[in-house]
Parts: sequence; C-alpha cells; structure tokens
Amino acid sequence: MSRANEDEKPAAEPDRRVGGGSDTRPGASDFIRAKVAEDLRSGRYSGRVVTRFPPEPNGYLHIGHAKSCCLNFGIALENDGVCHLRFDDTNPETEDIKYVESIKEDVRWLGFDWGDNLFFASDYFEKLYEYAVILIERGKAYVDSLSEDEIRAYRGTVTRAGKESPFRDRPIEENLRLFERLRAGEFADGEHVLRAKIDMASPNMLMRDPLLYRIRHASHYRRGDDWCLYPLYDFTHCLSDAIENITHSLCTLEFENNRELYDWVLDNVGIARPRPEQTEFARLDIDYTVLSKRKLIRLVEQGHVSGWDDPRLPTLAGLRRRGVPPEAIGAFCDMIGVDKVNSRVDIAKLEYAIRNDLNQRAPRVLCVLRPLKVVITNYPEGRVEQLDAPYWPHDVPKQGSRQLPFGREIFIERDDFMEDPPRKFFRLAPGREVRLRHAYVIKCDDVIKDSATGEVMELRCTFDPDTLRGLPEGRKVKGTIHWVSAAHALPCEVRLYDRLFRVPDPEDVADGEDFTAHLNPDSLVVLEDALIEAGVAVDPPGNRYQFERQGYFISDPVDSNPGSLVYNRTVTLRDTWAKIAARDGR
RNA sequence: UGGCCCGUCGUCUAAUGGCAGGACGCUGGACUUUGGAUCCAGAAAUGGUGGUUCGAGUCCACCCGGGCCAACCA
Repeated sequence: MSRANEDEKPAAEPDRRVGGGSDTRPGASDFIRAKVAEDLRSGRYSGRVVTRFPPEPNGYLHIGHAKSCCLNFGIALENDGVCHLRFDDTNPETEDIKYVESIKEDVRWLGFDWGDNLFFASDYFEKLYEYAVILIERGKAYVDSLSEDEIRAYRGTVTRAGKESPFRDRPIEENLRLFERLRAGEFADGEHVLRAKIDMASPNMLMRDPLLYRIRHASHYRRGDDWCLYPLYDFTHCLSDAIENITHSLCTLEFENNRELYDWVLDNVGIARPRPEQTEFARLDIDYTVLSKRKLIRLVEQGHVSGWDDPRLPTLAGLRRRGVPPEAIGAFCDMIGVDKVNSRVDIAKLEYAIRNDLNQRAPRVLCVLRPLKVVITNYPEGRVEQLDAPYWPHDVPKQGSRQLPFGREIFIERDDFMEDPPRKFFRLAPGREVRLRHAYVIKCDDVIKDSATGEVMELRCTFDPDTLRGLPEGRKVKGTIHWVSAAHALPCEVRLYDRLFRVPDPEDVADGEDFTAHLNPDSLVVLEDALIEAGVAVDPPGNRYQFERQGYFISDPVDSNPGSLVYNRTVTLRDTWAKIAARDGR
C-alpha cells in the first residue's frame, strides 16, 4: 500500500485499551485473556465465560481490589460472559453487613454491574455440608480431635514431613455420626475439626490433611446462629465456584499453592468436567503507599488518617473522596496489565491516568491558595469589568464560559511573586510584567512590606489597558498567573493532599521500626484562607475542577457546602517549574 | 534448607523459535494568555554461564536473585 493512500485513510479505530495494550491479537492482551480466548476457541466450556469477584466482607475495597474487579468484570464483558459478585463470607468473627454495603457501592462506582448475580458463600452452607458428607463417605475426610497446637505440631515443617493424627483412621460411620454432632453444637470451639485425608508427607503444606471445617459458636452476620460449624476457604471457594458454574477463577499469586487443593476437592467430591479452573496473577502494589488490609486498618485505627475514606488512603472510598474519577482507575488498570511477576507500580502512572482523565473532564476555574494583595494603581476606583473566561482550554473540545469580575484590587498567588527572582522565573517581580489570566498585563511598581517583619504585604502595580486577553497581537509576555477579584472572591478551605509515605517502599523498615515511621508528615496541608471565584458557589458538592496552574480539585463531598466551601486536591498539575527549581536548588 | 511460582529499559509491560516494541517516568526541542495539554526528538532492557538450533528473551541444564507455603484467616 502506498504511503499517500495510507495518509488519506481515516485513522484506524483505536485500540480500546490504553497504554500497555499494544498487543493487537484479537481477544488476548495478557496471559489470562489469552487462556480465555484459547478456551473459547477449543470449546472447552461451550463458549461460556463466567468469572467472579469474590471479596470477603471484612474491610473496605482498595485499588488493588479494583485491579481484580476490572480483570474479572472486564473479561466477562469482552467475551459476552457474566461476572458474579460473590461475598466469601465464611468467617463469622470478622465479617459484617456494613462491608457488604460498602463493597457493593464501590463496585458500582467503578462502573460494574453484576445484574442478578449477587451471591454469598454463606448461602451455600447446606450444600457445602452435603459435599463434606460425601467426602467422609468416600473415606476422604475425617473428624480430628487433636488440639490446635497438636495439629500444628503434627503438620511438620516445609523441610520435614508431618505425622498422621491418631484419629485419622476413624471408621467412616463414626466420622459421619461425629460430624453430625459437630453441626448440632454438641462440642465447644476447637474440640474437633473436619480434615481432608490427603498426605501428611506432601511437599505442599496445604495438602497435609487440610482443615475443612472448624467449630465456632459465633453469630454470622447473615446466618445468625444457624451454624456453629463453619467451612474454611479451601473447601468453600472451589465449591462455590463449581456451584455457580464459574469457568475462570482468577486469584492472586499467593494462592498458587492452594490450586492443588482446589483441584483435589473438586475431583474428590465428584464435580463433573469441565469444571472451574483457578489461575493466578500478581496482586497490585504501588509505591509510596500500602495496600494490605492489615496496614490500612492500623492507619485508620491509630488515627494516622481520618477514616476509611481519608483522601490519602488507596481505598476506593478514599480515592473517591480525593476526587479520582472511576474511569481513571479503569484506565490505570488497563495500563498496568496483568502478569505473574510481583511488581510495584510507579505511583506516577496512577497520577498520569488521573490527570489524563481530568484534563477532559474538569472545567478550569481560578483559585488563589495563598493570597497576596495587589492594587492596580491606574485602574479607576470603584470600576468593575466583567471578563469573559472560557471554562476550557483551546485543546479541550468543550464549550462554555463565565464572567469574571475584575477590579482595582485583586489577589494573586504568593508564590507568583519573588523580590529577588532566580533565573527562568517567569512570574512577577519588582519592575517586571506578567499577564493576568483572561485579563490584562500588569507591571509591578512597588512592594509594600511589614516594617517589623519584612514580610511582603501588598504589591502596587499598573495595568496596560491595551492588553486584554492576549492583545495586542505579538505582545510577548513570558508568564501568565491566576488571580481573583478582592471584592468578589469567596473564602474557602483547601486541603492539599500528598503521598502518604515519604519512601517508595514503606514496608522496608529498620529494626525496631514499622511502616508508620515512614509516614509523610506533610501528606495533608490545610489552607484556611484561600480565595476562589464566586461562581463555584452554586455547584453541588463533589464537583471537580482544575484550579488553573495548581491542580485538580473536588469540592469535598462530605464537608463542603455553599456557606463553607472546602476543596480537596486530587492531584497537582505537572509542574515543570518545580522541577527546575528543585534541580537548581540542589 | 522441601515444594511451587517468577526474572525484558528506572517502573509497568509486548514479542507464543525470526527486526527486542509500547506506556509511565526522565532529557532536549516546538507550540502555548495554564511552567497545563499537545507535538517532535533522545537516552534507556532480555540476571549469569553453558547447550540445542541456520537462528534463542522464548527450548534444555546449571548457577544467581526474588515471591509464596508450616492460621481452626481469605
């Protein structure tokens, strides 16, 4: 094909996936999708694709869960399949309905729809019990009456084989009777357990007669006191998958060793083929944050953050309150791909996904974070002009503008003035000119300081009436700064959020320290005296903006109201000047 | 130290025996009333040693490095 011909063609339909998805083979952009595509091709599951997202309702979802959620729902969507939302709720002591509700909210927020496919492992307790009975009848499971400590001791170590329990060869009839009595509540917690009879010498520790059921006299948040006998993960998960006719059961790498047991259970209770298959992928890790439930709980409980929705947390509730759009999280998940290598993703990649999304989504407004008063001495006292100011820059294809009042007294950003500016500082300084965004060019004539402290209190400037909005043609002014009218601007609180930790790997700690030692003391800076253009007052809480030259912000969905405006910084803009300043200051 | 899994630019990944490519980040430039966005250019990788092969990131062996497993959690 000739080059000219190519040039005339309309651009090809762009790949729906972002970033890393440079792979154009149909139906496959990672090893799991390749496997699904192969199963479809071979007809293994007769064309069915059924995945599941299986959180345990014992905590809040975080961005690591979002990766799994995007994978499971994404694969279903791409293949005309379905993805179930299943709560893996077999531990009555840690689970709660409030987590079920928050997880559902978060999954919906991410944009996924499970339709009618909402399931609970706890609904399968009866069925699971029947499967356990089958295992006992087949001589594949037994009631063990060793204590917890004894079981541990009998298990051996990774380099030494275990020892068989003296109860291992209990007759099937006795096992059956005992198991019934376990269910009936005749025993105390820990008195007996049900174990699979596999191999106490297996090199895979999980195959050394794994526990299937344990006694817990505890109320379950959904089943109440129906049960005092609760199935454990390795027994529950694979059978729940089988009950729901899952085809592809995707989980994280730390379950690799569990796969042998997953298959063993399905084979030995007699699940027909084709049956669900477990495939493992690497969990998400991001630098400068933590993504383990245990550590997140500590941050919340010890008060290092304000709660589960603290905007510094990588929880979905936190990201939402931070102003991160769910679409940005989806784009991020597409960018990072899916593989089996343990990895830690550069947080800059997340920030890129957020900026890239918000650039198209967030209208531009002016907000001065740290105000410095400017009096324009040649501007008539009492005069106010309404300047038309587009909400969108020239390269965002959206319409809309507002009127910005301009007067003799304005506020500019303190950082935009320097008495003794370094090289390449393009903003205001004594004797220098800058352009005011959407307005005029001003020149700094005088600096008024506090005689006692030397602090700059006010600038006296003059404006050039011929310079409105970029005029005249060809007039080159190096810098443009944002501003607000002193007479019109509204006071607001601005919360500047930054990364929660100072180091890329907070878990890498010296002896005697823990990850909280690396907390960034400046992860939240609250500015009480910011000033914002008045038009935003009518916007509902949760509205997102770009504060020009500062970053993307959201009006806090919880604390902001028309009488008391509060904005959270989602992410800064890319800041070339900060880079130059940091480098030169080194 | 038994078993399982994994090593590709700084980071995340593609290449399924045939030109090591993309993304983020970084560097330089263009453009710009946002030091934003956009555009252009650049630097940057197959852990090591052998072997099989016309040809190896890919297959084999050994070595090195990393992860997971000894909860009645998931």
